[in-house]
Amino acid sequence: MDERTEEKTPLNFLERIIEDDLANGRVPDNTIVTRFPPEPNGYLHIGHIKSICLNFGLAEKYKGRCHLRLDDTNPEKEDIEYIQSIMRDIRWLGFDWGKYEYHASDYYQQLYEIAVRLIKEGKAYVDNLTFEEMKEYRGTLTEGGKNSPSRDRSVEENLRLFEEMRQGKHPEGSYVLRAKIDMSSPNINMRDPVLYRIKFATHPRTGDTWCIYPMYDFTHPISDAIEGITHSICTLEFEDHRPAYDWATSIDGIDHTPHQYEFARLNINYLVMSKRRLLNLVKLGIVDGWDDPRMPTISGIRRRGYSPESMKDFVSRIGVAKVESVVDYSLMEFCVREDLNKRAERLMVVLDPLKLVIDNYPEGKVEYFEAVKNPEDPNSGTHQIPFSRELYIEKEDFMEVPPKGYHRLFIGGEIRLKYAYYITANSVVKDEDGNVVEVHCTYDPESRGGTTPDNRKVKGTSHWVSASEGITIEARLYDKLFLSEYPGAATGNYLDDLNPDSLRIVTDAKAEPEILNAKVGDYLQFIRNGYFCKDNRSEGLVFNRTVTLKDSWAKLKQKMGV
RNA sequence: UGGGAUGUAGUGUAAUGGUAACACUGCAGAUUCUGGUUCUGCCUUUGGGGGUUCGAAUCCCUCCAUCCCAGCCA
Repeated sequence: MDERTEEKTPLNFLERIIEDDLANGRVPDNTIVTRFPPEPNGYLHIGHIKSICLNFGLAEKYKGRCHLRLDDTNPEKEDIEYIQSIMRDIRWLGFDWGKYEYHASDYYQQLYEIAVRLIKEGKAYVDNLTFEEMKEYRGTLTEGGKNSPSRDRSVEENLRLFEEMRQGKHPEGSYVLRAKIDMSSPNINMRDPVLYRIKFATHPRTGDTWCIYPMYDFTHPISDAIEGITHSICTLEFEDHRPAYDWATSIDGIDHTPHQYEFARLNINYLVMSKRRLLNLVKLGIVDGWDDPRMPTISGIRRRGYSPESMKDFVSRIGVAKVESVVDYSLMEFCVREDLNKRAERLMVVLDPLKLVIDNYPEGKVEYFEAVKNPEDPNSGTHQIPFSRELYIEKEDFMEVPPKGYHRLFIGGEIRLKYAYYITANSVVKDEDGNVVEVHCTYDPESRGGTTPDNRKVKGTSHWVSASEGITIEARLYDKLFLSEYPGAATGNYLDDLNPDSLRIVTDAKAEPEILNAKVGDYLQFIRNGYFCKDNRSEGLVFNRTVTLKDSWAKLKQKMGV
């Protein structure tokens, strides 16, 4: 019995590296420091959640810290609105960077001084090749490049030109500062990478102080070094940049050496996750904005009703590795359903109302039934639901000619109205087109509360809303934005795979009065219809469908071809 | 002979020389005042070929496949 049942949760490769570094005294102060470095050129999306959870999660787990660093080195694309949304989204996930808030632009002066030093040491030079010439001199993937004529420019002239660049004496594109590394390197990133370019753009933070801006390969590693980052985690496409990263952190005078590790970014089928494509959806007006509930942005899924806990659970389930992978959308839905099932208050809401009249129930009478807020949570409490002679049920819950396996209401059939009574349908009223607009039924007073003395069973239980007491609400029924597993795979244009029915708006859904207590941020389940939340941008009673319930009847119907 | 990486069920992730497993999906059934939840069961896996070893997903060789890189983007 002395065998300890020590559950070892398997470590991912990054945790192994960290534990190994820690065990071998390779970490200053034994404190790991990570950073989340978004570029404020768009809204954060689900893919970023993986990175956020990784960086903040690792810091939490190993009692280190995680910096938030806005990687703002390209003023042309970046905006203060994005910075604010990024902060809001990280906080929503429950992470806190405390006082460790940085901006790459904080380092512009230091970066500039390092650049000057490199020039003085003959390790950087000002180049005046045009874009085209630059490309030509760079060589190709299979052939090395050749040295720019500017490579031999004197230190004095380099210094003078760089200073003139800084002073704004040269137009954009006329000069750049390049590192003198190796034009014949098989790694293109090492063929004298550009360190600085001229941009006469107003920076969201530094304004017009600068007209030269440092490039990623120069800024990022040095920012990491300045902040004392120990483990700099990024996505796979930066693997090729690691030599450039190591080059920059080895510059004389930089006394801290962070290391870069790469992991596979998160891909999910049926979703597009690139900022370019998301921006496009916003610009073209295909969606309502960055926080449209169909967007895979953090703001979007928050507005859709996803909980941060469910997303963190999702991220922990998909793991971390170096293999390019595509996660099933269904796993995300599973995670949100699992979480919301435990916490959502149940409400009866009829999305597609059909009038139901109980002929033997007294006119004008209203009685109340007690409903549990959440059967999965014994402490959730109850609320009252008004019942009356005229009710609404879902159109789907009644059929004149029921198919095989139909458990719901039909003429002569008996079902339970949840919490209330058993009813039997007797007749229907139709409009001129032959559509059923009203169902007449009788109820069994003995079945009050949903069970009968003779203990007879019914196959179906329907939710319902009192016609006189019910509240009219708007429900926005969201579905996938794209129909294809890999949007654009077939035609090359992801817009070809847009789902025309990604949003169905119902303006006359009927809800029990309890709906009036719903607040933005509450997690709700409309019984048998799915999880919903109050829209955080609308004034009135507007509810967004987060996700449907699993629906095995729909699946069965489809299989039977009904 | 450009460079860099990666190959485990349909999907994702474990197993780090000792019986290939967990979750999701899918399928079947039980329970149920949500056709939800819960529970039970089933399906399917080490890219190919060699080698080392008593024993290989794991070590070696080789082949194959896939992804990333030629922005003054990040």
